[in-house]
Amino acid sequence: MAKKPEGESFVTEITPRSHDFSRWYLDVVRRAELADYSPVKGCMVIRPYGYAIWELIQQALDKRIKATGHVNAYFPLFIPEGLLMKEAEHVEGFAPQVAYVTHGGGEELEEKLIVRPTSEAIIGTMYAKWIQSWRDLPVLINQWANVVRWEKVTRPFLRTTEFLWQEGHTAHETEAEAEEETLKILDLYKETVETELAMPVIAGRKSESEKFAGALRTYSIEALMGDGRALQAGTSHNLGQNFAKAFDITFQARDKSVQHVWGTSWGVTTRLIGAAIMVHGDDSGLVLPPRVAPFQIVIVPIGRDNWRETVLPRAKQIQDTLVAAGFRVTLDERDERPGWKFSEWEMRGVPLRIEIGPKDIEKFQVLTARRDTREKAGVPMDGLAARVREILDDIQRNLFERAVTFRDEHTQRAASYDQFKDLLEGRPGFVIAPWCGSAACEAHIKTDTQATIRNIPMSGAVPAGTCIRCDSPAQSEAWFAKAY
RNA sequence: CGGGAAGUAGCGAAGCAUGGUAUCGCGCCCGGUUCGGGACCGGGAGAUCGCGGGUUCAAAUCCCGCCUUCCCGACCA
Repeated sequence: MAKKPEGESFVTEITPRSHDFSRWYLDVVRRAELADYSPVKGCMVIRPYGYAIWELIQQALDKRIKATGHVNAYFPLFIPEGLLMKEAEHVEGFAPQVAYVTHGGGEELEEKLIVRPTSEAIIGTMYAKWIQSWRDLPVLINQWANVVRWEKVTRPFLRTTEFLWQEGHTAHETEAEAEEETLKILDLYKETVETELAMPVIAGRKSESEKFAGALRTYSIEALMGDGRALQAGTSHNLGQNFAKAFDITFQARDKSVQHVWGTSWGVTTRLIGAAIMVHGDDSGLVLPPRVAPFQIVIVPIGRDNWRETVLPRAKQIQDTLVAAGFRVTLDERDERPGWKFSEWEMRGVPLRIEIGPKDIEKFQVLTARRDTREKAGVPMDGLAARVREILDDIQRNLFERAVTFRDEHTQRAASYDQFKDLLEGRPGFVIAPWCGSAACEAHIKTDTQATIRNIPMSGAVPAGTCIRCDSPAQSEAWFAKAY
């Protein structure tokens, strides 16, 4: 086997990113065994390796959600059709995407059930029963669940008919508290996604036309994918009193008056897995940030004929040491050649590979190979765990910084509409521009460029000058991009 | 949901025009030689040709319907 040039992919089963990003993404999902198609349109199977990533995201997020005073509960999958109908804007937004259950037990149902596309309706109904007094507030409940939205175009993880998520639903005494909660969660999402998934996001407010059906305001975090398109990575909604009024969620206030609660809802989904693939992955496949990698380390024993006797015991010893130190480690003792294993685990995105062979045993060391930089280095057995900790931390940091650099290099400001259109036509990425706040301009821009307002930065600063498209004074800056 | 393409073994493909019961590469299983970047030799298993109907003595091949996937557009986490 001739040596291939440095950096060239050994993986032939994956379409190069530059050749066809979309194809590349699908290849990675399938080859890394993250997910597979099911017989039902738009419904994927999340395979063990992909699900392990989700579990790590879940754990990281769940810990934070609980640390901020929220508790988990579970509400039903089925919702009587009538309940969804109660909030006018909400129905209008979700009706086209709702799946119905019309029969049960061999008989047609009196009232059709919907399969939840989101749980505001059922949770609001329950909150109306549970909340009586200001002393009952706030209610801070989260649930981990599946939801179903009948999508026309589906892609694994990014948009599927059924998906997994967490949805928080809270009820508060005052508008200010609800807003504070909405923003607190937005910040929590940003911190979690940036820390755990090493994925930089911009936090901001959604425009009226992009906000959640039935919300007062929607905030989002938006990430930039490797092909320069934006992806909404999480949303947090201030529901105002809209759902409280629709579902009659009232409480007796401190001043004895009866008032409607102020609500919020917020969620992130399995889409985050797709985002991580598209932010960090390369032509060799998946690149996982150590904090969400099912295996942070793969140990590959190297050896001649009798490696099982000579090298394997040492490899197992190393595995034990690293597992004891708290790492997620797999030892690949399959009867394959080392080079084959290298490619295999690179494709699956394992952050750090440890090679151990006769030469290393002699020198009382191991050879490490980083997935992110492909850098190889000998590391002495003494203090191995500590060194591995450093390397993994450095990979996590490097992936984040690399993504920030990419994001910044693909974020530009437009001074004129011509330049704006030009920027969106040429290099993909974010374009920041002043906006008058009108839905008409927003729609017009979308028609012209296919780009949408991803969100409006939190600072709330009003830029000088006029809207990028019309002559009205700018009301805010907006981040535009073509989005998934 | 419109426009286009595709579905044959785990993966990638050939066969289809001109109907006669399926071929190749990789992978998989067994044995052996190998092993520091996707090894080699020998033997072997594996396919209701996406699903359902139709035409025919005979259908992967022709006809009709449906399902799924991919790409491009309109809607969405």
